[in-house]
Amino acid sequence: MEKIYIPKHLFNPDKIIDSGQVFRMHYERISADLGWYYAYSGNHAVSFRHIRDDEWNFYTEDWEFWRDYFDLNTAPSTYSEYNEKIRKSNDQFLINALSANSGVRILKQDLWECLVSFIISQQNSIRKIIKTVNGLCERFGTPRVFISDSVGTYHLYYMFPTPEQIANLSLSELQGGTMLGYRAQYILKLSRDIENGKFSLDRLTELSYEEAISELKTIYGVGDKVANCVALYGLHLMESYPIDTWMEKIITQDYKQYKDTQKYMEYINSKYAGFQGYVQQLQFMYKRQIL
DNA sequence: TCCCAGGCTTGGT
DNA sequence: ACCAAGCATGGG
Repeated sequence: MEKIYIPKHLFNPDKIIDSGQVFRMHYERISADLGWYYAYSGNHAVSFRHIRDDEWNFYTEDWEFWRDYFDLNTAPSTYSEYNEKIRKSNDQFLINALSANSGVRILKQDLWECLVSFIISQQNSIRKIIKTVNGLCERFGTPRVFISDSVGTYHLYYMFPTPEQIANLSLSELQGGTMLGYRAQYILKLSRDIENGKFSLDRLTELSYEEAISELKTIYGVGDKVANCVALYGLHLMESYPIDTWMEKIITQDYKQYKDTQKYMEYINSKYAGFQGYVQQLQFMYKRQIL
């Protein structure tokens, strides 16, 4: 068991679950004030719960992974500084977005799972993305157990299918009953390219933001939006700023003064340099909340 | 029945 | 360089 101490305004799992950046994390409520959080990423699993005030208990075999996953190696003061800059920004939409969503953090997910998940996310709804990603794990991933509490309970989960496990399927096997639709061919080709060495996931982790985006966009089925999501949630390149349909609505409805996307991005990149991804995350969540 | 969903590829100007 | 059509599939 691992104990950490961090206030809810700097770490709020409920907000993270609602953030749209993750599709295999959920809360299991037991009673009014008792419940467990579960999260899975790649072949890793964790359960954790809020004890009191700032205290949290985590159960996992891979604490190193999960501490990094929840961005807990980043000093708490870092998010405090982001929030302070936002509150002093004169950007009322963003300030409102922050007060509605304090405690959300930018995760560092398993890169392979993140890449496949956001290929699935295109032209799709978050509810269906969650069903599809979890369905892929149950159908093609390897089952495993981990000890999920202090009395040694074994908890079953499915690891995310590896590139090898997917590469060995036919297109119809991968497409059948998975709700992947036309995205199945993207995922199959990528799995096979990784298996035969034509594409390297490891190399991605050594690249700058610009290099990572252009490398990701060489993947069949990955464009600017998915590349930015993977750069942000898989590579933790905080200058990433994914623009999807919600962000387009924000730009035209809530930031009209910037006329076009390019002028708007100049504003974002200059005012929030180094944490654009966090700003985007808050805006994205808030726009969906006020609908 | 029509429209949309954390878009991308393709083929036309 | 820009633009529209087509794309699988489930849900409103």
